[in-house]
Amino acid sequence: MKLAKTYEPNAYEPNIYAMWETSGQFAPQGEGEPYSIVMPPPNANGNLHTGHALTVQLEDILARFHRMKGRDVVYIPGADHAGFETWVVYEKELSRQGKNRFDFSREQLYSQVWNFVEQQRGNMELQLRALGVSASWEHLVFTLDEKVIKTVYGTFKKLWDEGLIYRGERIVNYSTKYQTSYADIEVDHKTEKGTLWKIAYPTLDHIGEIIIATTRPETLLGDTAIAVHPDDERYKHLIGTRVLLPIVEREIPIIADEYVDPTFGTGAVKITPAHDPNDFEVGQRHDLERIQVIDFDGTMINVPSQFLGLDVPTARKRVLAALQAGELLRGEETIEHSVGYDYKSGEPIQPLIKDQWFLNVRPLAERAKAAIEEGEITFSPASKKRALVQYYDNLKDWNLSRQIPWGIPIPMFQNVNDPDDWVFDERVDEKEIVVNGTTYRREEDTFDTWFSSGQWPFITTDYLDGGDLARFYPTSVLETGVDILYAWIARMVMLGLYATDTVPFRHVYLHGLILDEHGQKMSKSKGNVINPMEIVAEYGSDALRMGIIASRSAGQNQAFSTSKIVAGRNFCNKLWNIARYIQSRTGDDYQPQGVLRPITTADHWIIRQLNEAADAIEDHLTHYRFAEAAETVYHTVWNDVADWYVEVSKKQDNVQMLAWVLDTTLKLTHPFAPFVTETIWQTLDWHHNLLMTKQWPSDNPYDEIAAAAFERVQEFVSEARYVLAELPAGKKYSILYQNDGLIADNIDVLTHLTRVKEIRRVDQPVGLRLASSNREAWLDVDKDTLYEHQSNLEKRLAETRQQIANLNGRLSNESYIQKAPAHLVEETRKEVEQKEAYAKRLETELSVIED
RNA sequence: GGGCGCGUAGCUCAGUUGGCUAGAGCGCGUCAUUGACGUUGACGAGGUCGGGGAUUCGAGCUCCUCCGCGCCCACCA
Repeated sequence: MKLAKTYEPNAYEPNIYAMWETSGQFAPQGEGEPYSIVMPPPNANGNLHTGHALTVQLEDILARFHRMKGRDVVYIPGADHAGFETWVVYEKELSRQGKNRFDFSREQLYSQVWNFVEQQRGNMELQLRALGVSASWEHLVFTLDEKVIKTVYGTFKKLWDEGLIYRGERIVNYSTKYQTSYADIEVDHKTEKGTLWKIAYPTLDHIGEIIIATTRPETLLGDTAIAVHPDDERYKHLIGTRVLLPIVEREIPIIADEYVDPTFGTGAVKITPAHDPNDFEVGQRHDLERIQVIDFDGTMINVPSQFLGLDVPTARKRVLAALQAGELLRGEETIEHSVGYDYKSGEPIQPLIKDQWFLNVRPLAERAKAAIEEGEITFSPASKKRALVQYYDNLKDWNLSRQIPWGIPIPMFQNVNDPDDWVFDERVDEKEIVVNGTTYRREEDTFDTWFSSGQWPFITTDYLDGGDLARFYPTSVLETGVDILYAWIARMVMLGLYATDTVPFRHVYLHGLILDEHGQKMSKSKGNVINPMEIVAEYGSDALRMGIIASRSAGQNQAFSTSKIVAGRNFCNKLWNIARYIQSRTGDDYQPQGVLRPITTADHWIIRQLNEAADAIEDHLTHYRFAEAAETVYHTVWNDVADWYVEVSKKQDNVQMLAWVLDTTLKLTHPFAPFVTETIWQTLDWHHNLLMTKQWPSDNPYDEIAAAAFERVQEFVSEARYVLAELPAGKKYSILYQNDGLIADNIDVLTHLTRVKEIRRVDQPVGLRLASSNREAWLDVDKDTLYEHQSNLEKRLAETRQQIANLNGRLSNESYIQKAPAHLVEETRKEVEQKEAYAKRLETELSVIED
């Protein structure tokens, strides 16, 4: 006996992984049709969460399966510098040291963060190994690798040369806490209750006042106009006149603009071009001055001295107080409105004006949309195709600039004498460069990380350079969380098509969020985060894999379930013990023999079951039905192999078949439980190589008549067990049979499976007939037990008669006969015949008892 | 304002193009057990598939409507 009684995953997993990795088999082998998956790169200095675990385990199932199907597989791992996220962590570190970003140059900060990341790098990669991913480590790409930057610059230059990049002063989403701008998609809009204040502005050319409504009174200090709708009768006469801006006492005009909704608030809007996107546009149309009153650090500037330097909430209070004092407040109401927050920190976002680099997305979005509509990429769940198309329809220009040092520098330089003169240059390590005698100064901003990760598939495969992995582009499938459909998938499709003229992947599989056990979103603040490494430590990597994909469907948020992990662990143990048993039968010196030789009906049956399972699993995986594939594995192994075949084998020896069944079972299970299957495989004397390199099982010949005969054995066993369970407990019964070949041929097996005392031939019917499976068999019960059982028989007879009536009802329906497919009608007829025969047997049996 | 999803067994959820008696894991009940496994085995109970209507020979699945949840997108001051 080579295997311990229970499977202890921790004792084997690290060694098995090392064996795989050193074998070189994770790398593509150069034979077969390419199959490729690029891993969404986890944060290089972070820890994996359950979402990562799900991602890589789904991907690894595909990678391992397709490798076994003979494809040339590459699964490319990655590590993300996670620009903003890492920066936030590092800035906290700086403030702990009593410093901030302004104490250092960009170069200094960059190298400091690099060291900071370097210290903790590798954690994540170890964790990926613990999850068993068969990734080609030699091809790992870090998002700040030279080749990444080179490709990103190439794409940027192409965009710049083709006029799709522009620099513009726009209202951007700005985090005053982190002092960087964001893309629209990084702003988390929350609908909340707020106060709408009504404020009177005294009119200068008429006696009176005009009342505006605002939720942000502090921005009043930067107002440069009041706007009304041109057709609004209430205000028509005031258009073109002036009002006095309260507190500041500046004269501003009343203008007319279609943008104003006369039904909202008072129908008059204060215009602050520097702090509201709509006002900005109004300001452009009317050539209004832009006065910035909130600085990039979130404090007030360009305002009367009593407000100078205040933060926004304080300024708001003071402004309201000043208005109150001036008796200019005309009431307030509570309204629901949308407020923007930083998606990461939850801090409020300020709309501020900033010069930024923008990508004109329209041409890219149109092309991506067309490709998706034409089905060049398929989606699981399919509904996301439409969602993505709609997203492209509404997409606005993309702000690529970030004011954080931890990222890829934007390779642009500005003429020191002409602010509008910019040149592209990759010498980003130099603060100033000279081009044609003119000095240019470096842009200090870095790229939005999605701009570089949006190019990930063709970067990692070296497609543009025609590198070794270029044949793997476009990749076969991209698996990630549904939450980054827009941020990442949408960008990859746009940039992939733009840079390579082909879609970056053929299929997108999106999983939903993993919620905690109670269906709540996991978050650090709630303290309900599940650490996948703890699950691996407690239950094993395979258990996590089986448990986490069970009953999980594409795109749906679903709760984490420990009971499913436990089920996964128990499954591994079951497999382990199947192996233990079979090894005890094969002995140590078993040698595999050439052609498979099924002898018993069970042999033929199990070949058929495993053939069918292999086909079903393949079909499920081809359609990305992971949970169903895993369920097929689970039940084939547990029910067919363990509960039936192994049990029968205890009475019908066929060592060659047992060894083959074990081999095949391990192969079918391997993508879903790689560690335990490989561990077992390595203990089998008749194998001298890795399970992960074996071919997926192909169909083996078997005899259908024999397989069907075994099914009749199963039916009989089931009935015997069912009836025996109803009989008084604690008593051993015997099965008696009369002239029944199936029973006569399987006496040992049947005795074992039904756990009866014995099975004996009789001449006369006696006792309780096992009528359901249509065998000439009886249980030797005494008269009292027999009468007790009578009511059960009657109940079953009544049920059967009801079923027959239902079926006959269907058959007597003319429309059913005419319209339903012929085979269904035929099946219904057959079913009626069977039920009637069964009812007849029950009746006979009852009449015997009554006699 | 626009869009998407969910509601199926006590719990967590599957259910592919409409077609045998609607499934799984866990939980629950009864029983069993020495040629692997108690992380076991056998048997069972438990569902008017959120309500109502429509289409169809046939609906958990299609359509309409209502109820209850959740999510995404969007610059309403």
